Amino acid sequence: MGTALNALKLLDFFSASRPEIGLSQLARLAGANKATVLRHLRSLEEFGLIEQNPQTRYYAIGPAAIRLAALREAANPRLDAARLRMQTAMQEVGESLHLSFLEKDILQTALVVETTKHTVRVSLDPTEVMPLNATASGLSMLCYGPPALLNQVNKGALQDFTKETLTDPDQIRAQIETIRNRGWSSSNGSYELGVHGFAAPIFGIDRVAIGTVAFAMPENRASDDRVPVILTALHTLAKDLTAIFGGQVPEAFPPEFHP
Amino acid sequence: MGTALNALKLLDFFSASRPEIGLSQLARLAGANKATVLRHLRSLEEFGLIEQNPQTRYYAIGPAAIRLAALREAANPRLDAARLRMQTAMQEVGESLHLSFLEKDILQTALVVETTKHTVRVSLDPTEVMPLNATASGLSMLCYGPPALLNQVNKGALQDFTKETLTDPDQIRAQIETIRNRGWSSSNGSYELGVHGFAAPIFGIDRVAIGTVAFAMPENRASDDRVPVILTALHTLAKDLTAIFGGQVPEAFPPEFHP
DNA sequence: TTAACGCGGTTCAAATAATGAACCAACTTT
DNA sequence: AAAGTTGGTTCATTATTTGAACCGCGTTAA
Repeated sequence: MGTALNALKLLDFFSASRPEIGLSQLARLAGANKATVLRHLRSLEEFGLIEQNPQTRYYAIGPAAIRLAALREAANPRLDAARLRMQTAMQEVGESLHLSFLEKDILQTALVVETTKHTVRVSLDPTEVMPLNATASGLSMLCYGPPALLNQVNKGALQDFTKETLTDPDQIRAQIETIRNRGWSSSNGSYELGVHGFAAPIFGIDRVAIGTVAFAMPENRASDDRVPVILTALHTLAKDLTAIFGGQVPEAFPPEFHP
Repeated sequence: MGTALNALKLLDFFSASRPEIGLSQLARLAGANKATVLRHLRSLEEFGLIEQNPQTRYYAIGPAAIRLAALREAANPRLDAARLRMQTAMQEVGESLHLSFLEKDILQTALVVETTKHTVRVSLDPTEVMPLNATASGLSMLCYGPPALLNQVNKGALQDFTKETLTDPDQIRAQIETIRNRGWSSSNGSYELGVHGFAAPIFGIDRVAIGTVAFAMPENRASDDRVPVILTALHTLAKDLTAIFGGQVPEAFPPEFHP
């Protein structure tokens, strides 16, 4: 129910790895009739959210996406402020970091600031979705975000990325408990081997996490002597970003991060 | 005809100057029933293209816009290449420049590169739409873009911005003829007083302009001795951008720009 | 204090628009 | 040349969208 929504959902089949889709293929992916898909594509195309390559006749995301994104940013320059704050944090710590927000029930990367201090760096696709069970950000969100997120864990539909990935619901719940005491979360190779992450929540007005901010680095640079520096930077960063996005840190949240 | 399209069209009522809209106001703007508008907004909200401020209950463009824009950029990094090319042009000439594309029948700014060489600079809103009759870019597009654009001129629905703005269809058509001989267009205070612009077309595969690139500067820096530098930079820039966007320059296009 | 008005949001019969099986024509592959 | 693609079209059937009236709430005016 909701023709407009069904049309929009077609856009979700496009991804960085599948940027162009043909009519029949899209109909197959969406499990819908070709005629229906075609009409939806035409509507989206008329608005500019879809464009068709006249040579290949394949469809792709259109220019209106850029226009709308610019509009949102113009209306709401919080992301710019966040970028600036994250850049100073990057200067302090010397590692890449990324900011993610909860959209519906997925954690979507919104901003990536790459380190300029090291040539070996973690390079993140800004299009990427953070799996809740396999990243420091995801665990942080499970701990401080809407409780309903835990249903995904309980249902056990957790994807496996590396041999380190947490997929056992009990293990994850245990992990969440330690995070609740510490305030910060970490992951070591659970999404990508050799990558170490440290994350903290960003809270909304209702003191529920709306997003996360995380440092990501090659594991050899996550040595014990670096961790305190990372954690203190992460703590003030999380507080500042919470403020930028108009949120409030819960009373119970640790006033400092300790290893 | 096209529920999805009608829903999407609601997004067009949002702008940099009107970033938030209430339900009743939007219904009024769209000339539609409140119930209809509400259901459309709900669909857009579920997809994430709209979000509602829970305090004020106003609606605004949602986070999915960012996601889709990132997707398009990931699939199609031509804009990045264009940005780089424009940055070198900015270094050469020392003035701000902007890139616009024709979307349907409006000329939409896609990229702005501001000069780092002067503290007095023309600062352009990247959300802005270039009026066809009042900017160098617009005139260039009228000259080299789809002939159907001239209908807007002939209909005479041309907005007036300053005392220099061209609104007489005959004057505009004359101006277009001189542009066709020179290849480049200019404007002096016709959109904003004191701002001088120089524009050239970017062509598509069918040798029809799909966009424009333009330098914009305070009029005192558009002195006669600077114009040749600007024009030669503009010419190679237009050629290069045409190549980046996969287009072809028409045979008849001037091989050089002269004052 | 009351009345009028605006707001966001809901309801349900009536009207309209979406749907999908079958079909084309043009290409590729077998 | 036959079988399977592809993108796209058609039209009777179907199901969704539509909008006038309505609700409850908060603000403003009398």
